Amino acid sequence: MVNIGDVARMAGVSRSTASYALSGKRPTSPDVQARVAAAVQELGYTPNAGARALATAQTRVIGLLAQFYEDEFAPAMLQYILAVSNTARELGYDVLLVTEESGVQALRRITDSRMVDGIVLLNVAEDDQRLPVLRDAAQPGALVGLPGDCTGVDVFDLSFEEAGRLMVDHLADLGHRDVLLVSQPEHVIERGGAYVWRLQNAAVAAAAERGVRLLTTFASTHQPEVGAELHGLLDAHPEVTGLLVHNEAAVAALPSVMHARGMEAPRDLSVIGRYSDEFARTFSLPYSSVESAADLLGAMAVRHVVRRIEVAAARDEPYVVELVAPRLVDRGSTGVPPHVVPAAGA
Amino acid sequence: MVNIGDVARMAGVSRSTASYALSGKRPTSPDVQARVAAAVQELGYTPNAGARALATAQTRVIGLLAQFYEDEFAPAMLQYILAVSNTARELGYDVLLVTEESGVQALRRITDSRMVDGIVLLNVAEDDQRLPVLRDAAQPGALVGLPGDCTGVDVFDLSFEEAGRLMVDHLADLGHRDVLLVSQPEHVIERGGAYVWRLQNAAVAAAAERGVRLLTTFASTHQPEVGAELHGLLDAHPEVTGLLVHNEAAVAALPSVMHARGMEAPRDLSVIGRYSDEFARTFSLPYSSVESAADLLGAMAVRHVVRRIEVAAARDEPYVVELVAPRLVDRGSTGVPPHVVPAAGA
DNA sequence: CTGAAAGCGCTTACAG
DNA sequence: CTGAAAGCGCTTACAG
Repeated sequence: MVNIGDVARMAGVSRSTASYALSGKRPTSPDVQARVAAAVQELGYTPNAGARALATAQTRVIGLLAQFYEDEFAPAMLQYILAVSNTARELGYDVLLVTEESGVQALRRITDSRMVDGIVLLNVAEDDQRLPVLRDAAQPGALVGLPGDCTGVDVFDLSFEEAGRLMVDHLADLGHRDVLLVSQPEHVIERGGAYVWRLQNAAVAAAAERGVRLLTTFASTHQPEVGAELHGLLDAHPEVTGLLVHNEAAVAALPSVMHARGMEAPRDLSVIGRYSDEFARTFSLPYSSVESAADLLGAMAVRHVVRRIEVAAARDEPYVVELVAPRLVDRGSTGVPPHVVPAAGA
Repeated sequence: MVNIGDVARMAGVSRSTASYALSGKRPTSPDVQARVAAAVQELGYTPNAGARALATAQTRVIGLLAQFYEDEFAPAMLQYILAVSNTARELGYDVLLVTEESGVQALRRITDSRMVDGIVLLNVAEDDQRLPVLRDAAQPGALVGLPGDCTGVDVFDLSFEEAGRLMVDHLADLGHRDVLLVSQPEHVIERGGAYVWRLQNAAVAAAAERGVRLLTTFASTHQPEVGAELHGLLDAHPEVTGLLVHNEAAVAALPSVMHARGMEAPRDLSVIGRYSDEFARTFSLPYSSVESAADLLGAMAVRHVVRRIEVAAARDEPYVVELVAPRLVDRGSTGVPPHVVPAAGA
């Protein structure tokens, strides 16, 4: 393959001059610049990434660790991945995607071997095992997702607390007094998926303040289980006039379930989901929802990592924890509650 | 950072011996092996990937080019990405993910700079602009998707021809004589999405053979358009007793549409989709379908690329084009047609 | 403004 | 079985 020596020879300059002419890190005469450019063009020269990485200790690659759990909603993850990839490219970085189950070993491997200049972690758990590794790494890291300990990394996440409040307040304002919150499977919580309980706890607190009876429960993330569960819940709680769904699969199943029961939103039930606008458009979801903000969060994480990589002064700036305020996208699926049914218990 | 010189010093051997002890490419005494291993452990040594790549001309990274079009179904792409990523890791490779719109420049960049040892292209178009670049590249490449010209690359795809036949035959066997095929948006075809017309043409041919009247049409990939279009189609063609859907968004919208019309599958309409089992499970889709085989295709592509990378003799083996036979997953959404309605025309 | 040389951290013939 | 040395292709002080 053609290397910088070939370019230098053809341009009639030294290798260092060719290098400087290309990088612009040292002034070069217009004549030299033209000859080097011509040689590059003629020979089809592209710098060898490995050699450059070795010489500069920079790879211009960002490591992206995404974990896919059987019981979580994979397509949602895709939006974060795309946001990270696209933002990285805008900033001149490529993305090394790691989807291994045990992100721990993979993370150590790509940081220790210096394959990447920085790291973005997706789907971060409360007590994420990857965090100690990331803190030890020489490269800066940013998370999408809020762990228990944010030391040594930049953290970005939706404010699930505000999301929980927002959903309850919205229904309370409309006059609902019996509301059901359907969350991700309990197993997600056990694994440390803090966003589930963060939203739920905030919703519970808001409900208490607003005098709303809030039932909380979990649902599966696959059919046919989730459809059956929704039927069971609506059977068991006829008094419920408002439904909050923090579970994409449940949201996807809900239209069928409601149709089967002859129910319409908001006539018979006010519904608010928590999912992305993209998801709603693709999957025909007619419910108002709190937007995931995947694009924004992914972009923020990358920008902060790149800043710490490139701006020497930024290396030692204090780490940030930014919780993005949720936005409710109104699709008209909420309204005043229907005629009140006598509460079945509670 | 600790390098192999540090390891060698601590183990009391030369750098070459340390290297050989680690790689096993030359016999080393058990004593040396133990001392080197201990030093590696003690110092936490990991080889520098850039240096190794420079020395060996191998990066152990595979480039994965995925294109996301506004009018295609992004979650389907995720399954291919995961299949490629997981298979690559099994074989000891990392994945550089490129999601740029113009894959052409990106492909040239990562191949010319030797960032990758091989390439997998997803979502390949009939006249894919990335193919000339890939053929020129020094690295081997595999495609998921069938282009017009398969020269110089290994090609893997679902046999959309057999899929089209299979769908029509299945309904014809049940006695259906009026069938509607809803495909991806026409724009996908214009862009060179050959799978659309490959399935459609085969379906048309099979229908002619079987004496089935097959209407073919396109639908959008987003709401609310696609729902309205389905209603319009079912309004316009009451004679249709079988529906074939080669469009994930349409499939996702169909349960609502059918419920709204008081229709049930297979009672009023026999339905076969073309999507993955994973998609069906996640999105509550009750229709029999021809499986996408994303896992299989992604894995095949990676295995073939890696083989050409690693097995010198494989470099010059003839290129392959493998079309995987489709598999119909029966979810009970097809049956004998209901009482025949007089055909409205055609 | 330009060149000769060292160095990044590996691997691998070449010698013994 | 082991070591000294060259080389992979860059970048960047050091000299002029």
